[in-house]
Amino acid sequence: MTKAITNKQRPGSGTSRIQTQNRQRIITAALEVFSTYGYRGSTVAQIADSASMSKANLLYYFPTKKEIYLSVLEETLSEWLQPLTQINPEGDPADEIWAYVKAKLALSKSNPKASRLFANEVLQGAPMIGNFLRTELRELVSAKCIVIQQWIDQGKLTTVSPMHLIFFIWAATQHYADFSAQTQCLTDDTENLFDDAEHTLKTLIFNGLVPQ
Amino acid sequence: MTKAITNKQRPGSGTSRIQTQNRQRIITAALEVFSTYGYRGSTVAQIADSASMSKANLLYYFPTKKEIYLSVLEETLSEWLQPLTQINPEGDPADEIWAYVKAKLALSKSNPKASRLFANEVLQGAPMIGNFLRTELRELVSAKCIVIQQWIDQGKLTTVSPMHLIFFIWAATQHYADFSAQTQCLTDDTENLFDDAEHTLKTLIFNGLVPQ
DNA sequence: TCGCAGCTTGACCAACTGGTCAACGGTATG
DNA sequence: CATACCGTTGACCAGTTGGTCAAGCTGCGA
Repeated sequence: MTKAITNKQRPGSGTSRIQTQNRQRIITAALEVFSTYGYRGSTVAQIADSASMSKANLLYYFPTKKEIYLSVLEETLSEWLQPLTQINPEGDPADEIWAYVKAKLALSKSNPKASRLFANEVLQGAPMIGNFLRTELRELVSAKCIVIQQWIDQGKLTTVSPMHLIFFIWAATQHYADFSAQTQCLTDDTENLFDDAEHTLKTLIFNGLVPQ
Repeated sequence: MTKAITNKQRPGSGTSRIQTQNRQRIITAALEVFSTYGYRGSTVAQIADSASMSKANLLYYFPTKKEIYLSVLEETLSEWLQPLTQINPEGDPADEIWAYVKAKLALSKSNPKASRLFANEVLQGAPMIGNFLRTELRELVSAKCIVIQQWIDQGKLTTVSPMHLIFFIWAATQHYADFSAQTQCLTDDTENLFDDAEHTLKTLIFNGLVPQ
């Protein structure tokens, strides 16, 4: 009678060894499936399969499909946005921007599934993370735009829209993760894909396309 | 007895007024739905609803969901790739590239659903158009890469990988269609979104990011 | 070693999926 | 204005979906 009510239903508060282990297994499997088929195109049976676990057991840890999805998103979001927070207003503008580009490109190479997960979500209208985009992400991006604008005002960067510069960096780097099915089809030298991309991107960003 | 067998089942070969009209209505509705939810995330009932038509009637015109999907893809593909074919080897390199960028950006603005349709398809591994990518698209892109490489060899463009330059243009232009849910959330001035994008892209491509 | 809370699952359910079909409504042609 | 084909649909079907549940199994502290 000491423990009044043991929360039998949701293992949420508990932190047993088996729990944390299985949760991670589910998150990994869910990232695999959701990043490939999007939310609506994925099934919990698929995820359970991919996690080598019965569907019923999976739903013991995450009560609904939506809850799995949100957990994967949350787990992945911070990693994905971290490079942007790293931009240092005190650093050299060109170095900082380039470090950001390289970091994003490295993420696209090391964790393309995370990129595809967001791509699917946003492509379908960001029904789950719309609010996050409108508040937290917007605040972060706005802050970085101010930094970039200051660099422009100091004459250290050419006059561009900071917001659109960020969009271009996102587009150019995530392209290799999101559309890898396409880039793989069109490229011979898939071995050095990311190195070639980095080199071309560097030339474009720092020299432009036309010789002076 | 004159007409031996009237092909009652497939109205494919027929071209009656009602047929062409309804086919177009279905294609339009299907683009709407497929571009939003992807192939697996869409249902024929949704498409029928969007076309203001009973599900049974829709399946009278297109026998399977897959066939609808393929028809929409085919209908949209040619329009989407047309600008690339327009690049003229005899023209001025900078003009030709910039005309291509502008054309792609205009398409992203005028027909973002087409862009999202392909984005969904490729994002999910291009299960339906993989073969097209590996053959026809690859051939087209290879031909244009040769043109760009010649321009580079003539010293009219800086030394970049033509393939990755094309990837960069695709990424930068389609980003505004595919991720509009995001760009809309982050931008204040959505009115001039595409004009600002065009201006920033022009500066980036032709001047680079760092003042000389 | 025992007991029990927590872990696991097969069987099940209602809602939904893509697709079929017989029957009914419209329309162009003679 | 008849009639033969085209167009349209509600009712239906088997398979799949997200989710439930009672019952069995397991790991772990006493």
